[in-house]
Formats: sequence, C-alpha cells, structure tokens
Amino acid sequence: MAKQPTTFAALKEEERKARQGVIVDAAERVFGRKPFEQVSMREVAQEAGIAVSSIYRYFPDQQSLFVEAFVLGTREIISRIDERIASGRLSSLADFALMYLDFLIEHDHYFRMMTHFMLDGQLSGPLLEKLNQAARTILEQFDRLIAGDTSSEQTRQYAHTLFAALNGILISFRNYPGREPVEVRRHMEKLARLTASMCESHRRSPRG
Amino acid sequence: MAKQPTTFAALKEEERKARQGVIVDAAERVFGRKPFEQVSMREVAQEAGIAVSSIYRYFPDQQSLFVEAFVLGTREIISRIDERIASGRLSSLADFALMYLDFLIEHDHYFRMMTHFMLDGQLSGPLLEKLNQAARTILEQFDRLIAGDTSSEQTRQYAHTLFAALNGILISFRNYPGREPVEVRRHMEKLARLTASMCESHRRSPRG
DNA sequence: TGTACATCAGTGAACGCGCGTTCACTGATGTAC
DNA sequence: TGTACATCAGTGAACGCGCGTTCACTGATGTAC
Repeated sequence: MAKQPTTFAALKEEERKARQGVIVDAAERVFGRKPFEQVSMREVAQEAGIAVSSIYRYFPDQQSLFVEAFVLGTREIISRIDERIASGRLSSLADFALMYLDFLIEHDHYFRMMTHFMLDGQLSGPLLEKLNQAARTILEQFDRLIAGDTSSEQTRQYAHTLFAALNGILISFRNYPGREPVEVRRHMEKLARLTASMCESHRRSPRG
Repeated sequence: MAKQPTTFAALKEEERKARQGVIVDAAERVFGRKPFEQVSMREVAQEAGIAVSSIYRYFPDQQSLFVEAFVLGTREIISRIDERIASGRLSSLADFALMYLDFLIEHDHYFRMMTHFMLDGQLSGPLLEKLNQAARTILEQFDRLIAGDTSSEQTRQYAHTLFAALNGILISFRNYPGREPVEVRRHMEKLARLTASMCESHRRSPRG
C-alpha cells in the first residue's frame, strides 16, 4: 500500500518526462530549420503532432520550454567534452578549442540561444539559475583543461579568456560577407588555433 | 535660373537630412532606456514628438531606421579611435583594447545592435552592404593599430583575433551572475588586457 | 499684386497579422466500494 | 464483477494584445502667370 502507489506514481512521472522530452525534441528540430527567435508555439506543436494548448500541460510558458531545450544542448556539449577527455583524445588546447568551435558551428541554433540568453538579462529567477549553472559547468571544463588539477585564479583567467575569445570568433565572423560557409569555417578554425596557441604560450611565459 | 533652383533644392535636401537626424536621435535616446529589440516605432515617434506615420516619410521601414542609427554609432567609434591615434594617446595595444571595450560598455545599445546584426543574416542587400562597410572599417582600424603601416595577412589575423576576443568578452560576461556592474567591468577589463598582452607577445615570438 | 495650382510635411485612424496564452470541454483510464 | 466517481491528457476555438505599416486627408508653403 505504501510501495505500489509510489512505483505507479514514479511510472507516471516518468511518462510525463518522456512526453516533455517529445516536445523539447520537436522544438529542437524546428530550431534546426529557422532562427529560434522566430519559432512559435504553433510550429513546435505541429512538429510534435499535438495541439498548441497541450504544450502548456508540460511547460508553463514558451521561455521555459526554450530554456529547457538550451540546457539539454549544454549537457550534450559537456558530455562530449567529458568523453574526449576520458579517451585521452584531447592532447592540446587547440584540439579542445576546435572541438568547442565545431560543436557550436554545427549546432547553430544552440549558439544562437546562448548568445540570446547572454544578452537578455531579464529572465525570471529559476530559469536564470539554470542557465548560470550551465555556463558555470562549461567554464569549469575550460578551466580543468587549462589547469589540469591545479586550478588557480590565474588559470581561471585564461579559461575565461579562451572561452570568450571562441564565442567572439563565432559571433564576429559567422556572416563574413561574400564567403562560402566552408571558407568561413576554415577562417574561424584558424583564429581558434591562433587563440589557443596564444593562451598556451603566454601562460608558460606571461611576460614573454 | 540654373543656379537658384539647385541651391534651393540643396537647402531642402539639407532640411530633410536634419529632420531624419531628429528621428534617429530620438531612436537612440529610446535605445538608451530599453533593449532595442523592444523599441517600437510608436515609441520613437513619441520621443521625437511626431506622429508614427511621419517616420515613414523619412525611412522606408523600421529596419532602415535602426540600421541608420547603428551606422551612426559606428562612425562615432571610428572617429574616437582616429582622434586618439592622432593625438598619440594610444601607446599600447592594451590601451586600444580598453578604449574599444569601454566604448561598447557605455554604448550598450550599440553593442546589442552589433551582435544582433551579426547574428541576423537576413538583411536586404543595401542595408547589409552598409553594415559590412562599417564592420570592415572597424577591422581596418584594428589592423592599422597592430601592424603600423605594414599590414599583412599575418597582422590581419591578429587583428581579427583581437576584435573577436573583445566582442566575446563583452558578450560572455555582461551578465556575470551575482556581480555588480563595476566588478563586471573590472573583470572584462582584466581579460581585455590579458588578451591584448597575449596578442602582442605572441606576435613578437609566434612559437614562443 | 493677386490668383490658381502643385508640392509635400505632417497627421489620426485604421488595417491586418501573428503571436502567446487561456478556456471550457471530451474522453479515456484508474480508483473505491 | 459492476457501478459511480475522480483524474488528467488532450483539444479547437477564442481572447487580447502589440506591432509595423498604410491610407485618405489637412494645411502650409512655394511657383507660374
């Protein structure tokens, strides 16, 4: 009598989460087709094959849904980085920078959301907290990679600088006028490698 | 008979430009109060003390008005940089980075527009051309400052990197959670100095 | 100097649209006795 | 096993809003003769 109900409840809760997931997935698919600021609840509903009003059974409003989708993306980056670190395939800082860059180039909608939220600054408390947590986790990854296990105020600064620089490359040159996407990507990668190299050598001899 | 009319016409044209200017100025004032994506034509009209429909006598649509305001801002940055260079008060790359940073922190609406347009990618031809021209001019300033008169493919890469890194700092840390604006600014400035230093030393000994 | 006409800045009201969100309802499933 | 009731996912239609933009009009100024 005490066990059954909780199990049932757990199952229900699980199903609920699964349905939430369906909606978020649908949203992500739509994001793949157009800039996310232009995506309406109606489109997400259609993609998910449900009525608009149904979405509101699972998310209080549009912003919450979008933030959820974003947080999921963050988790994906992080787990990718983790995998690579674990498998020892990230030998240099440049490798890391390139993989971060590539991920964001390929998940353009994620990058758009990221910059959108960075610019926004008027999110409600809990959502903001979620986003900050996501940002913090990524920054920690940067730090760990630069510092090894001996993170310090100084290594954190390099982490911040690299993080910022890569984001900056992505935003500053994405619409490089008159270039093909392939060229743009190559240019970004070149700048990313240069930045990584700058970070690395400067850290070894800061006043060099 | 040939001279008078053209003079009159010129005067008229001048007045027209002046009135355009009044509208753009009004827009900029409103941008100072709220994120520019939220600024409506009605608000600009009210700030300028005219009817909404009057704006359309001077600008074909909202986007043109906003781009115009943006381009004006660009001119302001550029002339500031020029002044400083002329007066010899830009001794180091760090000085330059800091002044670029400070300008964008203080003209937040300009920075927002910049990133907005960078992300956008669906502007109509002539407007896009205007924006690209603006971007190119700024990048040239960066290049000139790094290269002196001997700009090369290599110096241009450093210019791009610095430009991107500074933009990245501005966007990545503007909403640094739980910090006062003063602290945020200090942090950004620290990162900017570090970046400038990295660029400088790396350029002197690229494989150091 | 006076008159008819053209030009054009400026206007208030309206149009049309798309959006996020809510509402009242249906119907299927599970629960209690 | 059967019946009355509660729960809740799912829905289509509607609400209300704010927006960019257009329209038909007014009135002042300049021009031609």
